[in-house]
Amino acid sequence: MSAIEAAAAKQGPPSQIARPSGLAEEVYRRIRADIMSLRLPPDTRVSVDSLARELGVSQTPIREALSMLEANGLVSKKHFTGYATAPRMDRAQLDELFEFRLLVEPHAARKAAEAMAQSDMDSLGAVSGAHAPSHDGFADMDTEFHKLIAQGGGNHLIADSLARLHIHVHIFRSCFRSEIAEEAVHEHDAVIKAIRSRDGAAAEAAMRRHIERSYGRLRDFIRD
Amino acid sequence: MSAIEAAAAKQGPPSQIARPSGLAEEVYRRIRADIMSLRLPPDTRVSVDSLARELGVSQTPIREALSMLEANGLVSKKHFTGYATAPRMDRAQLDELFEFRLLVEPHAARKAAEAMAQSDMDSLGAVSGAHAPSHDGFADMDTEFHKLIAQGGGNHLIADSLARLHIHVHIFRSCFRSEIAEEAVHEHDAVIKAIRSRDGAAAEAAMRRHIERSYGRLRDFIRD
DNA sequence: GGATCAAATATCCTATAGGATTGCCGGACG
DNA sequence: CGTCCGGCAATCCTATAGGATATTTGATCC
Repeated sequence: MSAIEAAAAKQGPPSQIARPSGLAEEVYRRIRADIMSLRLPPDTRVSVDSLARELGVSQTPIREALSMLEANGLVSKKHFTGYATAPRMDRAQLDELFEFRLLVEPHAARKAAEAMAQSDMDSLGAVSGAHAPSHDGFADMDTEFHKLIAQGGGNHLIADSLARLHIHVHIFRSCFRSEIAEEAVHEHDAVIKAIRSRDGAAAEAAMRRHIERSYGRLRDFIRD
Repeated sequence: MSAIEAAAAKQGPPSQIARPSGLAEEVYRRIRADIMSLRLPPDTRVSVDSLARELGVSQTPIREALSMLEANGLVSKKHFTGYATAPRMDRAQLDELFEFRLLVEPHAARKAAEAMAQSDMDSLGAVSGAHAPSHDGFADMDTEFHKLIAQGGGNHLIADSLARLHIHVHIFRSCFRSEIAEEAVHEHDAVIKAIRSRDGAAAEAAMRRHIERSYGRLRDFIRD
């Protein structure tokens, strides 16, 4: 028995340890994480050579990862000039993003209240805690909260769309080192409570109010 | 004839890529068109080598194009096995797709009725004509119809999401060589009429009914 | 001092060769 | 007859070299 098999057998389902999903995927996640942590700030040029040297891999997986990031709107490519991280959202983009969220996410919350699996329901209770000391801690909790609800609706398209947009919200919020909003935690709890009691209408309303409030908090940072 | 065209002609058939302005983008559109025209049917393996030889370009732009297609859900990659076009939608995916459209597209129609530019309004009248003899002609008209309305709402995120999903609808419909639905043209006209008279509520209702009917027509082809 | 043009640099884009890994096919063995 | 095992083919992944282009820099001229 190889070491990998032993580790997999020890951890149970081997779907997480044995991940031969390809090097490009790994590079993709790494660069995406660097963008989300502002290690690569918005509107910053990223060169294929530098990344290849820094990550110790060839140029090919770097190119594939950057192409996927481009398709997801996190970087842009200019011919014969190179890649650059997407510029920070302006007012118009923020408006569009929240119009979309306000349209989709309350619906997802309603469906989650009606059809969410019990296991996800338990996980949802785990992110309800008020223990979110650091900024990154709150951000991760917020990401998990919205991801669970989006997935709870059972529609992969909705979940993927919201996850893709949430990355941009995360970057925007990190740019301004936004204070941890105590209100947001309470709004989250209201949504969770409605979902746990299987009240679709209440969940939809609570989620709508949460997004509207969140929009108001973020909009203050921009004056374009 | 330019030097580039001469070199291309010397190397093989004229179906090659000759424009040196973003080769990966060009390859991306070519492969996407091949998928939409069923020249590459669903669940078909596509190899980097074959495409490189067929299009007369190197492997690198092929890889970039396939990575973008993978990010858009049109192909999938298995490690050390190769790329393959996405399998045909099953019942569950069709349900999810139309749930999403039903959620987003009527809203887009309402906003289009309220805010669409006059130039796009004129273009919208152009696709209203009953002259859609061929199957491809109707498909193009349908694509243009939904694209104009999605863009008319003024929200790029909504427009992009709907465009991405519409590709899958197009593939699904092409798979079954669906007859041209006379009803669809009438439903389109109803939406257009509501938008031209700037009646947001009527446009939203007409679009909702159109999508529901369209869903019913497509659902008949699947019995999983 | 400001503007213009040309050379230099950095980067991307392409092409080709070679190593590594997976899935498949045919034959041997129980 | 079923199962296991080893070679074969296909494919991906990496590395390197060379051509093409945009950006920058510096010198020159007005």
